[in-house]
Amino acid sequence: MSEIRVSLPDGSVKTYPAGVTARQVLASWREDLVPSAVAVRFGGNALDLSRSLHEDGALEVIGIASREGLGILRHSISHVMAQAVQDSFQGVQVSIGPSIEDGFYYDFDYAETFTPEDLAKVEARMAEIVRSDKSFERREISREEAITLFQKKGENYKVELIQDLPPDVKTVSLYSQGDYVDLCRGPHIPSTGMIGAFKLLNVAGAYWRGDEHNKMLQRIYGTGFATQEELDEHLRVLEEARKRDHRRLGRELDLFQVNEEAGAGLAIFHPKGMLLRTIIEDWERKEHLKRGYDMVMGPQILKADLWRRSGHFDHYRENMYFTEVENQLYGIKPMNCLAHMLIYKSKVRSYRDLPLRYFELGTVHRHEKAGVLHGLMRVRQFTQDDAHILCTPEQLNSEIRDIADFVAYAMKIFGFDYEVELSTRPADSIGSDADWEMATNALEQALKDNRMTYDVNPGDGAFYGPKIDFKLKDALKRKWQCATIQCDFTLPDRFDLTYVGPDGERHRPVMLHRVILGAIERFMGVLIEHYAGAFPVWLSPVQAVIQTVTDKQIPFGEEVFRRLVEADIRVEKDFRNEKLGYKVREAQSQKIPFMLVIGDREVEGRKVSPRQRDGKNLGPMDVDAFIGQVKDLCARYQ
RNA sequence: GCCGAUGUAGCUCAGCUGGUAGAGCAGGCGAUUCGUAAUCGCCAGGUCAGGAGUUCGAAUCUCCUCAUCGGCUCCA
Repeated sequence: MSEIRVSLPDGSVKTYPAGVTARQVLASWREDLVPSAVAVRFGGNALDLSRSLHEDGALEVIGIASREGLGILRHSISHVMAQAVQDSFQGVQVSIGPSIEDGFYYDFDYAETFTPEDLAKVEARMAEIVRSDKSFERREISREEAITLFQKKGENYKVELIQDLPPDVKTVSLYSQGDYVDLCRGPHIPSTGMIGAFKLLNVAGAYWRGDEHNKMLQRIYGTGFATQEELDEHLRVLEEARKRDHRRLGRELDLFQVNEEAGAGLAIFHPKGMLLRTIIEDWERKEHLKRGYDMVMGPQILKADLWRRSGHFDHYRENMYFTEVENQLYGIKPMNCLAHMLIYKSKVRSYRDLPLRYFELGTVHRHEKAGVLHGLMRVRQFTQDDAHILCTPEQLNSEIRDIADFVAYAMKIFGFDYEVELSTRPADSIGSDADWEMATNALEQALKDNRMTYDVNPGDGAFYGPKIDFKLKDALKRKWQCATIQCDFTLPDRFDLTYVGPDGERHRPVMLHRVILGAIERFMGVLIEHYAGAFPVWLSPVQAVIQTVTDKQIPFGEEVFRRLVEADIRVEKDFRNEKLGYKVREAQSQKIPFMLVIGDREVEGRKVSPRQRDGKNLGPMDVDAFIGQVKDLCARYQ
């Protein structure tokens, strides 16, 4: 009988008879790890504990607490859910059911609609399956057998999946728990009893294979954990996210509204929201001027011919609004680049003029599909902190690097982490292969020169060029697309932009489109959720509120108010005839950074006693001392 | 755009199988002058998203439109 050599995580190497199961190996090494092991990694592949090993290799344990182990657990729960759904309802076809970031889903084809009550029923059946502790059994059968099997079961989606496998795949694996069988690559947890806690969350539509031309299936989302405590914690985070929802805070803090009567996807900024926005925009203008950008502004509508010339008419028309003026078709701008092209073309440019950096807080309109609109995050009118940089090919690298630095600085100022992605040529695009390659290389090289880590997103570029996307991460670890740098060799060509080089000849400049915060609306939405409405002092629409204890202190309150206003502090007064506790509570729920309580003691000493948003009382101090503190807190941002 | 759910006072929500709309908070008025997360009383407030239909009668049933929510597809 042949033997195999297995190296274990502690570095030791042991010999086993060929065909030994992963569980046996694990048990012989660390018996105590077996109960919490969901699978192993052997020779680079994740395998079930029940799998037999036939060759030498290194074995790692995949514990239920690890990220990978949790994914396997959730994938197994999705199988249990599929079984429960088929046990509970007649005529349901299954399709696919993977684990995802925070849980799992399974897509079903079913004539009826699943209701929340149905989910409760499914959960109950799932609990039974978990209690019965059925083991997951794996077996391999030929592709033909599998097709016959699933055809017999009426599982047309599974049949399609198998038929679409590459021709060299001869066998497929099946997993069963009890009498339920599913096509699956695996691995799975040893048995259903290992499922500690799960919950089905919601039902949603999803196209078969993610293609909008295909049938819409019903997707049931759920999540699961090794323990109930972890599930509870996860549900608590979901609740926290709900409380931070910018749509809710936008109303509670009186920042903005989206009004049905005005139109879907159109944000209306209230005074405090507009103040916040203005603070952000002022910061932008200052930072751009500092970095050698010129502020410009283009019109809201431009003739359709210009959009034809730029390629937008052919590639972006369904997202654009048009209007007719005196028999002329005009396109409402969905991007800001066109006017910037015309500014460049307004005179002959020398290589000495380059780079030219045109910056515009440009308001654009895009006809987004009704179903994608979402508070401030996805709207139909928004303002980008947009710039177009025209430079020589030689300057491209340093321009991209400067922008990446600018983004890094902005993210630090606003308190975000971020990830970087490089997106390459999409199917529907314009321009030559050579240009695309050059542009993609330029972006990639700059990322490397700046020593930034990044992922590649194939086919995700804009129609006119590749791009670098910066995905910002908020306090709840959710990612948002904000900054982007897009390389464009096409538009300068289409508009015949030139500059005179040192050789006296005309040359074609290259262009970068870029945004730093992206859309101001979305960025504000992200900011609101990131800070849960409790903005840092420099961003707070109201930085301090003055609260009198009784009417007696109003005259001094007015004096303090005047002094703060003169010192450019954004201050409100609350001199209402209410108890102090009431005023404090209200200011607290408005998340105002400082409350200045004024009672007899303060009037007497001509002082203020600031109470911070976190409840900490700073004790009595002179008004100037308080002004100084606020100024210090804002200093690095102004 | 697609699938599903939802739409009642400024906000959060009650309103059973069709029988003339209710609470808390917010708002107004009055009382209270009070020290760090809710003082008390009174008052006002709704074409039940909009439209059409069924019915003696519709917030409630049906259809259409709009909007919102959860996803999918798309995206700053």
